Amino acid sequence: MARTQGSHSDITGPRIREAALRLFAQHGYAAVSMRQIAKEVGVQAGALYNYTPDKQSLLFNLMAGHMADLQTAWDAVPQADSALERLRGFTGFHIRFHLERPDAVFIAYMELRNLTEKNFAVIESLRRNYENGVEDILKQGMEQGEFDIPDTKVATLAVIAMLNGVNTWYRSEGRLSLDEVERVYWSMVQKSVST
Amino acid sequence: MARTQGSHSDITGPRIREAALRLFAQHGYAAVSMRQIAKEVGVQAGALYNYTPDKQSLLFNLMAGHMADLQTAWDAVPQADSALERLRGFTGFHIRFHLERPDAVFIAYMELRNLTEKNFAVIESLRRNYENGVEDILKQGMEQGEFDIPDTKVATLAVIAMLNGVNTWYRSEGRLSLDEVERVYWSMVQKSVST
DNA sequence: AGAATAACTGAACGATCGTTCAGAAAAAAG
DNA sequence: CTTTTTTCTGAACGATCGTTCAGTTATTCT
Repeated sequence: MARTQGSHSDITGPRIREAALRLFAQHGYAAVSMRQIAKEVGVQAGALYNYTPDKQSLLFNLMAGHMADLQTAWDAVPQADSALERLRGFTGFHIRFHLERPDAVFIAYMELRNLTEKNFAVIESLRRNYENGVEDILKQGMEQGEFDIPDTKVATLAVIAMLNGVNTWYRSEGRLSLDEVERVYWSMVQKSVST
Repeated sequence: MARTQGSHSDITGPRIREAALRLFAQHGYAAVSMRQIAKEVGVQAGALYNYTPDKQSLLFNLMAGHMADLQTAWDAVPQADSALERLRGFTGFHIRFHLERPDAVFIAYMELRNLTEKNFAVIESLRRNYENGVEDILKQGMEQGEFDIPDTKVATLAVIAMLNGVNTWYRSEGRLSLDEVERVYWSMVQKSVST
């Protein structure tokens, strides 16, 4: 056999990326074989190489795509004037964005060590860029006297780490609604930087 | 050749665990082969099976040992009367304990998905136990009116996630001393639960 | 209609994987 | 010293890995 009925790169391409994303998140990059991904898509392993030059590029593109989506989405959020309101906006955005794509988030944090040196540097740069946006809010809050933060660099990472934690436990069928989760975290974030 | 000069299980055993810990943390469980671990120890792959029934047990014992060490160490910390002081004690303990064993911490968080179902349940139970100790402090603080926390379950996870973040950036040669790191995090933790 | 292209199969490549085991050498016990 | 036990080697097992490629079929183009 060869080309199959209804096959098309516009369909197979995305399906490969979706399958790889899910499998990488579930079992880890190193533990997932190209044959497993192919099986999920309903294709032979060799067919994957019409869509990616190799397994490493598949991982990198998933991670780079996620980081780009994150930055683009955050850039599109209208910014309030006060640092406090901007931080509140960030808290809600970050929680919701991350809860909507748990697999991509998981990969972006867990598979860094499976990137080549060059690819790692690219992803790290994208991450730092995002973090700098948060630190700018904290700096603004310090300048305007709205916040009291001993170290804005550490506080940036602390706030992000705290919010990222939501992905480890939140379940949509769980005790708390998304609005409640957001409210609880905002209460803690807001106080942690308050004067 | 066969048994080598100076070989002894009291020496080889720990060296295998140390090598496995470092390699698992660096490259991930699935990406590390038994032959790599053996090479690090200076032994053939077959020799590892005098010390572990299989690769999975090697991982599990590293994780279970780490969680047991964590609980034991925390249990040994003298507890103050007030919830605020107990929380301060926890913050310092948790930061220092985690910074002293970055590899074990990394593995305990990243390799959960590579555990068998049964082993996973054991590790999760140990983790929950530790988290419950923290939540007890927050509950006590609420009862005594020292804290104002919308949800002690979420707050527990938020505080721990925030503190865990220190492992991703702290370097002993870096800008901040251990005492300064502890002070910065305590400032944020303390305020995040304050009334 | 036929020609060109896009998409995929199926087999194969050498490499590496976790694990087992008979046998050999060093250390400990007698 | 001799015997027993501990520790490790070196080879081998079948399985699976990422990747390549000639050939085949479906789709698109002319």
